[in-house]
Amino acid sequence: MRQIDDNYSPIQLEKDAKSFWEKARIYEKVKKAGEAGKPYYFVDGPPYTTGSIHIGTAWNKVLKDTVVRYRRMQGLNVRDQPGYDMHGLPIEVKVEQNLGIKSKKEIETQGIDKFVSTCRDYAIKFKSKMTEEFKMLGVWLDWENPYLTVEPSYVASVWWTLRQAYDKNLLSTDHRVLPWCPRCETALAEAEIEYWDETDPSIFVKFPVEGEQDTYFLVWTTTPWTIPGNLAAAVHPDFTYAVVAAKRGSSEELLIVLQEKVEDLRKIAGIDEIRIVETAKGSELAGMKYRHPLTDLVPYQQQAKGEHVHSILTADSVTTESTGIVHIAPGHGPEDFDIGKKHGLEAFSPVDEAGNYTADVGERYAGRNVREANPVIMKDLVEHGAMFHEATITHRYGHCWRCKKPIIYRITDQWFLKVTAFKDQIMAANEQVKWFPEWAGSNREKDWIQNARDWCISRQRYWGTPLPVWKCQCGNMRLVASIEELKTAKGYVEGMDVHRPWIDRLTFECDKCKKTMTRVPDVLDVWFDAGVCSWASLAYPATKDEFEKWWPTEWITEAHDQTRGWFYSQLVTGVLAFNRSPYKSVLMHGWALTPAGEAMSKSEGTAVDPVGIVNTLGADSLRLYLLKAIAPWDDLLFQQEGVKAANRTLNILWNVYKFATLYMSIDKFDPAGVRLESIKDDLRPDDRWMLSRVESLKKEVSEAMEVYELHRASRAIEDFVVSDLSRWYVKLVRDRLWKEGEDRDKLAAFKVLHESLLTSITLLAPITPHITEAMHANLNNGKPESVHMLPWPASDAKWIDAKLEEGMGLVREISEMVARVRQEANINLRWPVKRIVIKVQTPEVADALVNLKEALLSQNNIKELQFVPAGEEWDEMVLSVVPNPNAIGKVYRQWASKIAILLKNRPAKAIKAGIDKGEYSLGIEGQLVTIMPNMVSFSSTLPPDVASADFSKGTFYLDLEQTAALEAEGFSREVIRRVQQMRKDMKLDVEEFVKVEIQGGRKAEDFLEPWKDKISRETRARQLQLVDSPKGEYIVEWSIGSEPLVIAVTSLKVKKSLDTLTAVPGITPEKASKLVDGGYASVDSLKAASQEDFALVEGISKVDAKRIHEHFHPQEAPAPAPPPAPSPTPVQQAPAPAVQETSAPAPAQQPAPEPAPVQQAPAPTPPPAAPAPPEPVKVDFLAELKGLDGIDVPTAEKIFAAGFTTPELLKAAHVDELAKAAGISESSASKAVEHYIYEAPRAEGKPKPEIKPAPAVTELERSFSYLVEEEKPESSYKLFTTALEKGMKGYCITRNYPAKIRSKFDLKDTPVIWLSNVGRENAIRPKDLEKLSLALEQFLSQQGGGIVLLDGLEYLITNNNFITVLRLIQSLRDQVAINQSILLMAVNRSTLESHQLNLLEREVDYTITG
RNA sequence: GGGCCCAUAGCUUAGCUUGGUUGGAGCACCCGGCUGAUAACCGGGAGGUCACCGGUCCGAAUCCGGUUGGGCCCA
Repeated sequence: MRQIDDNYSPIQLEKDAKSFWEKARIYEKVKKAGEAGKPYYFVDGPPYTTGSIHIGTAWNKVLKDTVVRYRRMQGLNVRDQPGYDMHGLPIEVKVEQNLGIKSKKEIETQGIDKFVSTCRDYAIKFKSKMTEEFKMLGVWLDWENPYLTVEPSYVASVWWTLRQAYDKNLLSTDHRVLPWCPRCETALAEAEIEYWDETDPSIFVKFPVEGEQDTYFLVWTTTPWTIPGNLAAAVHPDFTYAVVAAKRGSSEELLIVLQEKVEDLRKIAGIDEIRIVETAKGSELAGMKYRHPLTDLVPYQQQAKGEHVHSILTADSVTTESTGIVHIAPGHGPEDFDIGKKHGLEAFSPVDEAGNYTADVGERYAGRNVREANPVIMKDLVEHGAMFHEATITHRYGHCWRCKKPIIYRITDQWFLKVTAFKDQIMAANEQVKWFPEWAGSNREKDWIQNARDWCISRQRYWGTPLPVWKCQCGNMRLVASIEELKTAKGYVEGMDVHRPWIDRLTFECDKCKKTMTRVPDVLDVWFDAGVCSWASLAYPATKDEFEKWWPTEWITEAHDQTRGWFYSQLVTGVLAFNRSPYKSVLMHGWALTPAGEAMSKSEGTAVDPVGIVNTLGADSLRLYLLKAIAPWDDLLFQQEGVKAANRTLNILWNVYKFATLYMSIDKFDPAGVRLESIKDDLRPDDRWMLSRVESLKKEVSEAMEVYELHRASRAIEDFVVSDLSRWYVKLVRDRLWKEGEDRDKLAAFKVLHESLLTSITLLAPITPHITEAMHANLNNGKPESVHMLPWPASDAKWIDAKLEEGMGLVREISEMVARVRQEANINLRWPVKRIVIKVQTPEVADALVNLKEALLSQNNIKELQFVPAGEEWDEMVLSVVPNPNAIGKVYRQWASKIAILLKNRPAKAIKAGIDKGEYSLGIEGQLVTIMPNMVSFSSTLPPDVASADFSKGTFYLDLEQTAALEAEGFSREVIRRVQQMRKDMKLDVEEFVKVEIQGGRKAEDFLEPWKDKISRETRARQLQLVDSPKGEYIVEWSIGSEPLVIAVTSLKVKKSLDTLTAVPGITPEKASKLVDGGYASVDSLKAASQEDFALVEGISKVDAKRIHEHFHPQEAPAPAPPPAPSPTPVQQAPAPAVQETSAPAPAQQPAPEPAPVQQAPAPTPPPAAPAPPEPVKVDFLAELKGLDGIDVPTAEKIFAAGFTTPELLKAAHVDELAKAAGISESSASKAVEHYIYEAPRAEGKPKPEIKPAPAVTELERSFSYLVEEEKPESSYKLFTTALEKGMKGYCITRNYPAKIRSKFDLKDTPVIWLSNVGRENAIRPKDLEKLSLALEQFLSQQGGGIVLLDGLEYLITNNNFITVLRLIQSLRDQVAINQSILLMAVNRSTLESHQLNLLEREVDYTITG
């Protein structure tokens, strides 16, 4: 197992994982391995190929991918073909936009072939683009073989299905009123209509009652353009209508309306006086006649004949809305059509495809667009005295879901699937489907099916599956059901495109009259295409084997809008063709909405680009977030913050892994070589607890996955990793792993740790496929080749121990409270505490805790554990007697006060013992007095130095008394910590040995003496001395409490030698250490020594010695060349002090950065701008502040109250000033300012600089600033050293240990400033930006300028805040420009927010990507 | 207007099936701590009218009815 040094950097990791999959053909292998399993048919709901993917699409595919991967791990043979819906209006509309085409006519004049070809190209282009994007998400579907709805085999399956309908007499042509898009000039299915608010006229029209004077039916409509088509009016038979006399000014008229609306009428129309003359039931009005108000303008209205023309009809569908009298235009509404049909009214529909009136309507309106004719008709109504009242209304109105234009209803001939004829079968089929969640099927889908109407499947368009129908003049019809059949057509050319317009040219000879049959030009609704995908993708019926093997689909998942879409179209076509649902189970998922809960919209800029997220935080983080954030069936309010949180979780997992591999690799732990069974007896309770958790987790996750509750599954894993593994188990085992030498106890910990990690990554593999792959490769030594080849783990109940889990829960609960008590008492965890006494509620609690005693004590640094049995009090509680003077006084009068004093001085315990028996006797002045229970009471208090707290199953007492021994131990731990800190500052390898010298006061020496061994062991100090003046490579003055302490640490540099030695077979780390101690501390000395020399070292056998020698002197190898001269790196070599106290340059004429382009030219007199009232603006800004991300309401109010009342003021604010003035934290202040700098980019500011690829810049130009974006600062150092070689003076600021950097990049005498909190000469504290900027200023102002490399921006940002650092960079950049110098800044993209990166990029002249 | 779903801290959410001590987390905020997993992590604090109204019940975030608001689907 390899030791992992890298931090979790998802971008690189995921790139590597993907290239591994590709190179090793992992996907193919995993699939192949599954072939033996039971078939599991998954089918992908095909997305339209109309653009890039959005978060919703990403979520959809991640759900699919996760489940598919899970099923594979279960050993199923999963068919995972993705699909694309490439036909249809969605694409036609896009292509029309691209080509600038506005109407069908233009398409036809430019050529259908050209249009269709463009559609195809467009669809293919986006198919490829979307595929790439899905791959970036780590989605494993069979991308090489997607099903495409445009392919001939697919088209043939569609035709075959249609043929089934035809043969079953479920396909018909009909003359009906349908939703119609006047822009696209086609009929629309119900599923293709979107509703949203539209403002329309709302008019009340007077229909004069035949044979009466000034009497009218009052009819209400929002579509004036349908009035010319009016043929009747309808009332509800049961409603009560009123004839009212309405007086406006001097005129009075009689109106017939719904009685309950009379009052409303008065209000809306400004009627002066209104009274009800009489009332009547709707049914009584039936049969009354009226005169059409526009008879003279619409000739048809004069000719219209029929019993019910222009008469009052009754209909139950009439509502109490408005006047309760509905105008009926049978040609303009489906319900009107039905009513008209019932009453023998003609469906007069004088509107053409483009939504213009035809000549039938009469000269007045012919040729006008119907919606645009509204005002004309309204005017005519007014002029005809027929307009009672006009207003506008905002109501939900249908729109074409592709071009977004309002729909109209008109009558046309269309092809229908007679869904209503087999609705019962569809309902029955739906009942066989298992829906997740259950109500999606039993309520939603069911409801939709119940309301379903016949499905109009024909479209008058171009890019779609052609309707395979040929017709003859004689009425004969032919429905082609396969490509084979099509081949018999006249004009068929082998391999021809079966789309329009080519297919239009094919003809058949009529088998009845021998004339030529020609194709009906319509294409099919795309929903029909998608509906048949489960067999069309199997090329059924052209080939049958595949179908028999797979069909029907086991599981599908799509969003809830597919209730009317794909869920439905599949059900209908499935029942049509096979009389069953094509899918067995469905997961209905939600929609991704904006954080405000609105639908994401690209045009409004509220859509989130998943690719951008993948590129900054990684696909795994996005996937984990999408799955864990919410139950799949709820809507997701997408928050980028959530993705970051997921990223943090993965980082924790990675850190546990890093931690584990560190020790496992040192000890060469081989997980495969240790079976759990074989170390069973070495397991501590801690380990058994962890194993129990592992098995419980497997169970929990499997159960959740099985019912597609992916949120529960992922949350359970996350909780396990973060809470159980990272926060607890790792803490428990840390000391065991740190121990040197072989040890079964350590082995047990390794095994359990490994098992926990392994389980985590196995369960996570379907969710986060990349990070788990990377970890698997190392943890399992690449066996099997990929984590995705592992079987799904079964839970082994024998390891589950609920009691133990409960007990550990208590330990953790108590530990938390101990931490709290320590905090209150100001005793940190390094200082041991004498004992804890736990009073338990039940004996079981004590049993549970005593088993976990070690964990409890070690985790809390407590020396001893004691219990107080259930039901008893702790006997060390200090009991005190409280005399009751009243009761005593009554009996003993003058002695009362004396008795009280005596009682207080006696041992309270003895008194209590007596009282408990009934009484207590006391001698006073030779008399014996008896104290009765009513004379005293007792109280118990905590002994000194004891704190207590209650936990859920009892109370504990923490004895905080310090003794010299405890203090010494605490002190030693403080020293250990400091040495460790120094080792880390020096970037020493964990295995490296050191020499430590310490100087402290008398007390320190006394304290440390007994702990020397422990300190040496913990810090890997081969020598540890208490001296007067410590010397060494790295010296730091510390103080512990009030004790000053100087520590010097020197690296012994034997790591290399150790590594070399342990590479020799048979040489354990222990033996290697012995050799090093025996003088072989360098590789050179190893090479120089003989076999015999080695054998002299204690603990080294002759065999070992031989092996070592052979290792360095392979027999057949020629004498090794003399080793290159060892380069003794002068480590402590202090660079020239960065800050010189002399010759500071005169700061007097510092040129102002970026001279402000203020024009003082004689400007034309400004237009007299009306001064805006300031108040509302301010208030708006406060509201805006409150709405900012990361700013809570009180903070916003504080900022505002502090006087930052405009965006400009805030933008210009200094973060620290703002923080101080407003009394808020710096990070809040930074966020506020950041927002405004970012949100309001200076209009006059520089455009975003050019981004150059890495190797292109070899020559840096003076006076320029560069930002180098790379994961590790390598290119930047390369650029830096190149400049140095050319003789430039350099100045390097880094977060890394300077000596390391200096030798790694061979920086010679270039000053290296260390960003560190260690107080050293050439170090600058990361918070001390002033010192940093001063140092840089001095360097830059030197003669000739130079090059500055700033490596550690992220560190500066985390220690200060972004805006402050940005301002520093701005000033640096300006100075660089003035002083002919160069500024290089290295930054790791993934550590910054994208807008922060933008801001940085904006400040520099060039951005280089490394 | 109808069907379905949703409403819990500033934000995202758990708990609701089966009513029961003090409604849990995460983020953000404030204070503190830890330090060989560490640009990580931990503890504490503050923050809740469980949308609203009514009902059932000894007891309601939870069950029932209604209202309001949001999402999806329809009319």
